Amino acid sequence: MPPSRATLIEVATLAGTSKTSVSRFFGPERDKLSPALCARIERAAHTLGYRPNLMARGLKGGGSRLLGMLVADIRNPFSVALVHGVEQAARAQGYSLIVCNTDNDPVLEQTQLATLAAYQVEGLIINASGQPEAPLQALMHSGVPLVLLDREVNQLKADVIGLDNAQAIDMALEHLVLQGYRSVLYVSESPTQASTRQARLIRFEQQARPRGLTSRTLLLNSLEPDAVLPTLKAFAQSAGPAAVLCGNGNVTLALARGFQRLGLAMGPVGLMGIDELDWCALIAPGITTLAQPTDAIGRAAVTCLLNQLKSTTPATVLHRHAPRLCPRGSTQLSSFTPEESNNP
Amino acid sequence: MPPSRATLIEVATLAGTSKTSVSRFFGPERDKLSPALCARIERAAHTLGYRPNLMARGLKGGGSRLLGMLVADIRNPFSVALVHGVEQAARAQGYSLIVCNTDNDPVLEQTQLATLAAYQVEGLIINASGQPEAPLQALMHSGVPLVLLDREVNQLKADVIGLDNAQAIDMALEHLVLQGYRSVLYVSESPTQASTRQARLIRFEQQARPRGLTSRTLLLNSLEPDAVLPTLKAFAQSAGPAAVLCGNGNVTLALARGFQRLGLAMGPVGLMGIDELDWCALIAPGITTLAQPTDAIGRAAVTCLLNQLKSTTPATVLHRHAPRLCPRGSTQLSSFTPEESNNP
DNA sequence: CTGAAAGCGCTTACAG
DNA sequence: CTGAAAGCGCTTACAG
Repeated sequence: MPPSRATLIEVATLAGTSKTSVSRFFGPERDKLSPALCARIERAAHTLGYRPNLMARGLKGGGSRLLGMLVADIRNPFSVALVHGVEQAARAQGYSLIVCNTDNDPVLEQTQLATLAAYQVEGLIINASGQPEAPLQALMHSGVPLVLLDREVNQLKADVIGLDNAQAIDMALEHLVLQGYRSVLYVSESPTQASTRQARLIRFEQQARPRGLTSRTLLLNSLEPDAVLPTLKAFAQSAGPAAVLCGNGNVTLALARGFQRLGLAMGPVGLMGIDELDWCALIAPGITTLAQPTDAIGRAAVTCLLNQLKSTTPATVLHRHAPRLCPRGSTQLSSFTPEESNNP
Repeated sequence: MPPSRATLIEVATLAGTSKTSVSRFFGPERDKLSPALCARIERAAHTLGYRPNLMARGLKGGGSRLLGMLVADIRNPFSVALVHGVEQAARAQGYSLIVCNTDNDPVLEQTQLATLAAYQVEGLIINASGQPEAPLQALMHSGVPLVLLDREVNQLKADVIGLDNAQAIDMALEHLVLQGYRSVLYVSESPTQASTRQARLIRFEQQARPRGLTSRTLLLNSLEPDAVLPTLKAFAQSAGPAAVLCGNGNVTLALARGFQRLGLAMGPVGLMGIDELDWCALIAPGITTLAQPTDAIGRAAVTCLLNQLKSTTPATVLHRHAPRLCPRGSTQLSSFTPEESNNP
């Protein structure tokens, strides 16, 4: 009993009908078939183990039922969480997902984009690693629906779905002020290529002072612990209660290492990060984070894309999602330590 | 300038030649074309921004150039690392990868398998979540090359690529003995569905006693910290230097939480895990692990698959890979703590 | 409700 | 070295 290799014709023959009817049976026009015919086709298809060849269907107007997703760094838990959300939402709508990783390499990104296009994906969800304006512009121009995930691309007039970065920074600052910190060091990876990093950095620089905070900024070219040590050391000795705010999960990891290297106690020197990770609740006394609603963001991206595809009664899609504060011991000045503060 | 939408015919027309020649230009028979013709086609294709439609090629004998990968749990860093290795290797060979996640759900697994088949993948790399014998048997029977990754499937006579589980357990036990531990608690998720878990568990039960260790075993149905607390508490009070060995990364996380809840010091009570994670070096005094060579495993899987596809001079492929020991403070009985013991 | 026919974009014998 | 033709497995007007 061959599984997927039976063909439309074989089913038609066995069922004593035409290709057309069998095709209809597996498409949206099944209701135009008489119950009797349906039953015959059903049986024939079943005994043959027939499954439509989606590549053939895609070729002839039926649509490939494929969505493409480009991910900047698949080994980043945040990206994986997005992939997971997108994949679930896509499947729920009858689409499959082909995911291409670019390892943050703009050259590879171009290649992967071309590959995705070559497979005739019906839509694209792009978490850009560089600024692939030209290829994306070309794709849009050729009619491929497209949404940007988490990161914008210069000049590209497309929907962007992701965290509300301004709100995230505001929430972080507010939390730190409330906890009694008076000076904040913001640490970010190099913001050159990633719009998200820029947005957070800029907002930080705008908002820190108005809230009465002394602010400093550290831009990292490397995530090696050594890269943060000098600045962190100096900062920890600065006057007044001081806290470090990390621009994303990678940075939080680098700084947790830094704290450890220097033997700094978290809390007395505050530590807070954007992105929630497995181990943030684990490292004593728990690292305070801003969790991103990755599933919601992924779902929104798919909805947004499908809106473009169907172009009927576009559902409203939330573009800027609010983070969720997970307060823990690392932003408590007092030495009181909860036994294990998980999420609130 | 439409990017991918130009067709073979348009290129042929512009170049003043036939479809056949253009097709040859983009296939393996390019050398059968005169330099002059090549040049013309090259130019035409370039100005049109032509890229072959891979779905059409796949339809007609050319091969889809697609590999399918089924992953049991895409949010598990270990699985992601495998995906990463597989994707790289596939790309290096000119294949693209379509990844389907099953979230450890055997029902979803069947669906995803069907989807993969429907897209005419040329080969399948399966990290099974259940025991999808029947569908896999059918696929193999219908000629789709297939390799199993990390986990076996009952009765299925296919190549399995993954960790050398016996060696891993042996290495762990040897390390623990050397460090002076005398009794070991092995903790595993429920081994019912996953061959890997079974293999490790069985090996542990065989090898612990011969090495002079008192052994105990704990099977987890839940990864909630509460699930481990009673056993862990009792075990920690047992006579003689005692260590916990975790069957995979999830379990290591659960136990690290358990240690924290109970206020147990790592080292005096040993903790060791299979699978290396970001934070293992971070949690003081560092958790000793056995790192899996995920890239090598991924590459091996692709090589193995492609061997089947090409069936020419099959390269030798390593099926059982050795882990790498990352010794840290969590398996040091003496209270001496290195400042941050990363990998050796 | 059902089917014959044309065609999607490509590849591959088969001739020249 | 080059091309005309048939066909991959499907869908979709167009007729009946």
